[in-house]
Amino acid sequence: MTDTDELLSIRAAELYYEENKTQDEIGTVLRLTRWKVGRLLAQAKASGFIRIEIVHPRARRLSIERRLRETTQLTDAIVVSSAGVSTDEELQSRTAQAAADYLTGLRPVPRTLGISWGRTLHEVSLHLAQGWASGVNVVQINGGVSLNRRAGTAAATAVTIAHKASGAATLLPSPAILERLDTKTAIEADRSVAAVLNLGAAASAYLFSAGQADQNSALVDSGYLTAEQVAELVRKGAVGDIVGRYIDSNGNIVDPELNGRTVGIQLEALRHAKTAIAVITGGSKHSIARAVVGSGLCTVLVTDEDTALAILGENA
Amino acid sequence: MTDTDELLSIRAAELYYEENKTQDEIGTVLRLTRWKVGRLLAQAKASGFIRIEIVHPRARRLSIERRLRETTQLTDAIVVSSAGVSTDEELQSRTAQAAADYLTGLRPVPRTLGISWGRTLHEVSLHLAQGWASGVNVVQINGGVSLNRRAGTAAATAVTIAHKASGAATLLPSPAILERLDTKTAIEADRSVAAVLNLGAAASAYLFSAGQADQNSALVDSGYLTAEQVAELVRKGAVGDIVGRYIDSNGNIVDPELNGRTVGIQLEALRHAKTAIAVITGGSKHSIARAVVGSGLCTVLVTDEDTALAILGENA
DNA sequence: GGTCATGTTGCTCATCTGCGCATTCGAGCA
DNA sequence: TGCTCGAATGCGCAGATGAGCAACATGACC
Repeated sequence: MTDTDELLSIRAAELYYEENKTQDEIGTVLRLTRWKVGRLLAQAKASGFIRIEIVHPRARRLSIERRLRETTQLTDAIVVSSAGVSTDEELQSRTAQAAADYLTGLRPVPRTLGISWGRTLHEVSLHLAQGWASGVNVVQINGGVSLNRRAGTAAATAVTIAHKASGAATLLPSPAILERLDTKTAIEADRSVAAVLNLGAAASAYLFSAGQADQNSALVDSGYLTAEQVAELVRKGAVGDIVGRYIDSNGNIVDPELNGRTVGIQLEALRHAKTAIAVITGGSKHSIARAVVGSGLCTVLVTDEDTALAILGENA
Repeated sequence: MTDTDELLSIRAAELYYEENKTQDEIGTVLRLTRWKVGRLLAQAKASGFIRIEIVHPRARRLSIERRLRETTQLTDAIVVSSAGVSTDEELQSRTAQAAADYLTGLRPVPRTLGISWGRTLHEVSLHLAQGWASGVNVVQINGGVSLNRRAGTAAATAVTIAHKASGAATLLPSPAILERLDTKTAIEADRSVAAVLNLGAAASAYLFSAGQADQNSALVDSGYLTAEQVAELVRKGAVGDIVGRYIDSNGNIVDPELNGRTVGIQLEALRHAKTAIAVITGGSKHSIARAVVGSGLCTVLVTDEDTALAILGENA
């Protein structure tokens, strides 16, 4: 009996959704009353047989966003749909676009925006429209002078975001990580660096990404750390880094000594910020995303569907 | 302008389909009139941004079936959905189920059903319900005594279908292909074989599958042909076989000599039959499916979504 | 500036659809 | 057999929706 009904509900759904016939017409074809048809369709939906996807680069998953807001301390969450996405690049592009959109719509418009650097942030900067805001000053919040070609990218990211908002960019003239603690202390004490750090610590909003803890990390790529050092960090529980600082799944600093040699604002500044927007996407960043959200390092998360589900614990 | 509208239509679609809000509510949220929202949703659908799939083993693609009926000579077409299918086995099972369903609902109920043999047909026999009809006699229409363990399967298929319909099965006691023409002529002349062939030629309906022309063909597997012989047939234009007879993309016999040594009803019998149901599924059978449908070898086709689209020429 | 063609907007109305309630059906049981 | 109760069914109604239409804006061209 239930078996027959299930089959009927599929037939009804085909006629309703594919052939868009009216419930009454379907009733005539299947020799049922239109009320029965309505109930069969409701049943089909309830059983999850009907899958509706919005296939578009700008599509979002509102239901997942809502669940994220409800089950975490996030004040806002943006989850881009991964429907119809085949490559990782495409997903990154979608997420960056969403971050740019969010930033554009952000109210109040931040006077000073603190940003990190990396591939993700760079892509966000490219997706921002010219004139996305007016008079937003951008300040780097972690060491941005890298040891290779990425240097240009880091600076370009800040400059682009500022330029498109008719604002000024303030770069942090320091390496991300120094080899010796006293060098780091010295550079931090330097007026030009200290001023930027103070500006960063007082920013009205933050926009940053996260790096996964493996040999593909941007910090390894930039030459600040070796693959072995990262492996050692993983052994100590690291899941990834935020503004250059490696944290474990609870959001705690993994290696205080290394952290001491890292130049940039403290994680506490992010934790207490009114607006801290994290942009994290990709399968390799599920753990770090979970850590960031779980330990309150951001107030807003922009991410993709799969990462969001991982944070909600809905796919192992 | 159109760009903004497109984005709005996506936002509207999210609220409508994911959050199932009413168009009026969406209007309030997005500051639009409800008519505008309705138009945006219509636009989103028309642009193909909204994808509705029915995820169920018994789901069919009615729109594709209709197009098949319209653009070919088929009197009926059954196309199973491949939504949510991960393995080829699953697709074969779905198609076999659909064929069993179609056979069960076939009117008038055939008094005599001519069948071929093979993996597909066997699976159809398993999916038929006990008592799917009453008093249907089954007759094999091509050589069924194979050279190895498949023999049992071929016979079992016929017997199962007949048994479940309280009918009798008539087996064709002959190899599919003989090595010498005169042996074939002799065996065909034998009363026991001739009687079965006559019965088959007079069947009120046919149910058969098709084999692709490669080394995985059932005829190779059964030992009737070698991989080399099949390769040679392909060189001559063969795309697959129907009841043991290899045809090219126009539905013509590829090798008359080989065809002369093949035991079973002629293709003409299928072409002139009132009801000839072909069950063809899987990526490797797109060409043979196209040939069968294109050359009028069946009146009814049971297949999967991808094969159907290939026949319609909608995916290269 | 005037005129026309085109596309957009707001609206009415007929239709479609989901919800709540009364009725009926049918299995289980005395 | 007759009874009881829960589930399935049929239905009225109000809210939601799509089609068609008139008014209006827009912009091209004379």
